[in-house]
Amino acid sequence: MISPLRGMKDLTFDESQRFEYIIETASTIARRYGYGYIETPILEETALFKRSVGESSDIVGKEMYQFIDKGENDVCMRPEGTAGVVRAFISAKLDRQPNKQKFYYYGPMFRYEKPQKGRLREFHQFGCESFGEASVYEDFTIISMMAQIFDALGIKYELIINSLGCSECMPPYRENLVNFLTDIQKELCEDCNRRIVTNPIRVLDCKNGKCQSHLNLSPKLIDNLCEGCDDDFKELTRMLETAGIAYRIDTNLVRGLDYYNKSAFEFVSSEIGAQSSIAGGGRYDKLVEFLDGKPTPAVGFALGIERIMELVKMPEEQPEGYYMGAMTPEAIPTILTLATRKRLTDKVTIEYTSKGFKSHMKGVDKANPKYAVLIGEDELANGTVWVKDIETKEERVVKVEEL
RNA sequence: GUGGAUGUAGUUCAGUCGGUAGAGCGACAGUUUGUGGCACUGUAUGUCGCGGGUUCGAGCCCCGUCAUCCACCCCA
Repeated sequence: MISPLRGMKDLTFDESQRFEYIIETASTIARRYGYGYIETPILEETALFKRSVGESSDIVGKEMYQFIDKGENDVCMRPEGTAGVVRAFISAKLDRQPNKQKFYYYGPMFRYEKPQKGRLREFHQFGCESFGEASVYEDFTIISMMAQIFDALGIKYELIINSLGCSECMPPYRENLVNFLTDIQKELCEDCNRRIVTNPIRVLDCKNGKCQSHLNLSPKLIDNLCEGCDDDFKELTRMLETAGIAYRIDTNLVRGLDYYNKSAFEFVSSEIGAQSSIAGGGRYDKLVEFLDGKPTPAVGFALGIERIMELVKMPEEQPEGYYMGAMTPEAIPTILTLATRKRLTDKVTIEYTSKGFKSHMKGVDKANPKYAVLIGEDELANGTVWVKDIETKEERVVKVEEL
């Protein structure tokens, strides 16, 4: 027997239904906000991810499904969705159009990690990317859209926000932070010592308790934002408050991907184990030009479908369509042609083996149809079918053509 | 990459001191042959993860291996 690869899963029945429901709900809401569907390749040139996600990140550093294809191209299976969408945006020369562009996408992502609860090697994300809108109101709109999606799915969440500053206020802060960290270097863990050089901002995010205890006094970016960033962040919090969206500011919230600036946000759930982050996003104003496009501000987010799968409250299933069966073998062809006709408009469950009434009714219970349709010897002789409305329990015998 | 736990029927699990497997759920059939869901009765199903070792004898003990789960880490 061949099993699926490590960290990859088949979805069937209840799970695949939940999956579809999440996509449908999120897509419907995204369309209301003016987003159009975009589909981009799963395989991309490795350089795309190195330049966008960043070589210092674990994702690019050690988790990519990277290989040389038969044409000797260095390629990767996408570990996240934003890079590909930005690349597509630039490839289509949309960065030279004056209008704003908004895209939503969903599909599989691949990261070669050790699997555990909420962490798979092939997982699925739903995401949105908004290009050309620099206003902080777009950041707010995206966050409220995410909140709306989670509300629609019946998922409880906590929203965490932070500002990562911009190219004006981040560099001086960064220098400031490096100085601070260098002073307390001896107290920090091995990883953090490496991060001081590679990505000092991430030290703030270290899960090591000893490190955290020394970081209390670290300079906070939130206190060192430039005027523009500060105003925007304050406006964002004001808007969230008026909208009644609860949030918590976490000055240590650092998104794991290098391309973010200004607003960063994350939705977390306390009900799904250690991998508690269910969606994340933020602004990435420099990424388009970084990937050789015309400078274009952008904001986006992605949500992890598997992470919220068990949290989703599914609507109750309604009885639908017909169950058809025969109690005499000669009636099976009649049932079949009837089913074919009905399937033009309705769901039909059909049983090909002729069997007793009771057996069929058990099949009816399983199929959960609106109507049960059976043909026995009498009906076959008269050219009729027996129909029962399962909800009202009302029974009728009608001509085959009249059904 | 590091650490811990677990692999027995479709599924959830039990299996004592080592004596070649059992329950619940589900499935299927039946309870006077055409009125279901409930109940009752009955039936079927196993490479005991895989490979080796110890033993008269291994689901159980030992070694290895693979997989799953959980945590660290990372992140959606």
